[in-house]
Amino acid sequence: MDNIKTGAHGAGARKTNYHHGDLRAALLDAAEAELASKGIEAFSLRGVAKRAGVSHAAPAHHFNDAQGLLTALATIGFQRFVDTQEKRQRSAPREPRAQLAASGLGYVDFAMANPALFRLMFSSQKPDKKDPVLADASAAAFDKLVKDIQAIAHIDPHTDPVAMTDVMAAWAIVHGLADLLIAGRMAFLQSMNKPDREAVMTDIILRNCSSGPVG
Amino acid sequence: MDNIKTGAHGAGARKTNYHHGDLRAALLDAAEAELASKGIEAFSLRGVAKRAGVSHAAPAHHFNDAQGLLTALATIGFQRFVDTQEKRQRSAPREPRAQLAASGLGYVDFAMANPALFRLMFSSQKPDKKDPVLADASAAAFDKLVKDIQAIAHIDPHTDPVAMTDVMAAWAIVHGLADLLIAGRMAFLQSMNKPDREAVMTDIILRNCSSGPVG
DNA sequence: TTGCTATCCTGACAGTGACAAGATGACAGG
DNA sequence: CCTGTCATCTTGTCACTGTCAGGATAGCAA
Repeated sequence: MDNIKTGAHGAGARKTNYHHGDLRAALLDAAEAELASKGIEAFSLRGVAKRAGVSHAAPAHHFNDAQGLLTALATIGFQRFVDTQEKRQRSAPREPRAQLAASGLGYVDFAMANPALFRLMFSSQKPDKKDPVLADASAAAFDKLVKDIQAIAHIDPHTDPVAMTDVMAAWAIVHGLADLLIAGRMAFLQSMNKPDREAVMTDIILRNCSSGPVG
Repeated sequence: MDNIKTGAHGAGARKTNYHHGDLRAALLDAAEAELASKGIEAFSLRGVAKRAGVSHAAPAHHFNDAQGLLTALATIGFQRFVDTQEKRQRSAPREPRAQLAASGLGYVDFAMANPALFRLMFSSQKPDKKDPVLADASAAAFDKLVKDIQAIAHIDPHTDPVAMTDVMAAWAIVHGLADLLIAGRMAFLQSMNKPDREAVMTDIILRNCSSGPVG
């Protein structure tokens, strides 16, 4: 394991059908494509194998079963999830509240760009949440939110219930927005253009911070 | 259709295997039980038929296919969903903000009591959202939220963007809380006893109303 | 009694995930 | 160069799924 050659698989690496070269990474890519096109409820392990141009039983040698594959995919999802938020934050004012808003907009960005993957990460029972690698990745995403709030409240939410309540509120807001948007249930927001929508969402996110030096 | 004898099916109504008497309602009950025990991702139409003590092809005569059954079940879910919220509101102070909070707590109550059904209603692609009966039921649930906000803002959110923003915020908050709670991702809230948890959630819900006569 | 029809069953089909067993090729030791 | 070893991948099979076709049953009206 851990032989993920960082996406450099594919053309040039294999000559025959056997010993693909980097089938594990290819399967993860194929699984993501399968997830994006079929949705999580019509996801098929055999479809993934077909996408990777490999027999239906090949994935079992790299991931034990479908749960193993989806657990690995969810792990990658959480890493990219945090990346999307941080990328948003880098192009935002270096001010705690603006940073929190940017993180929240990144949260929604990720969900809208990868709705099925988002559902796999947050709403599905298929990934093994007790898998240590996945648990670490999702915990890292949560820790990031905690730190964003801490930067505003100047108190560690882990020790201050009021600050932790802010964390819960901020999380619930952005998660609710994301989940309802990808469900197509927020016509009011979806009918707006992106800048307006983000302005409204920023407003909604920031009204939730009860503590800290409110401007 | 429409021959739902309001749950009075079962013992006493049938004598042979044929002409169950109220198989449609029995199948809906069985489907809900199947959903609650297996979860939405392991839901099986044949399992529903087995629960109802009927052949695997019997459901097709009352609901065309699995989507038909799940659409009907989601419709019932939305009706009970609104009922749960209104029940909460009846035992709450007759004051707009308290009523909104009660509605939100009912929202979360329903999700925690029927997690798989909640997911079917909000996160699943299986029900046919274009089905007019289901669309009406889910629209009624949304209208209820709109009216709860209208009672606070004294403005119709349909004509006032600021009030509609309050609707989006309130919805996102309670939906995010509900979804994250049934996903088991809010350890902070789940570790609390029910009164404390509801106090925190009430606080979170009510800090979102920007408009109206704030006390 | 004779149809008629809604209701329910049996049987079959392709598709699914998981498992067993065989085929292939890379690679190390002689 | 040859041989054995082993991870990798394939083929074949199983039980299970949803859907469809066709047959069986019973209520009911004429």
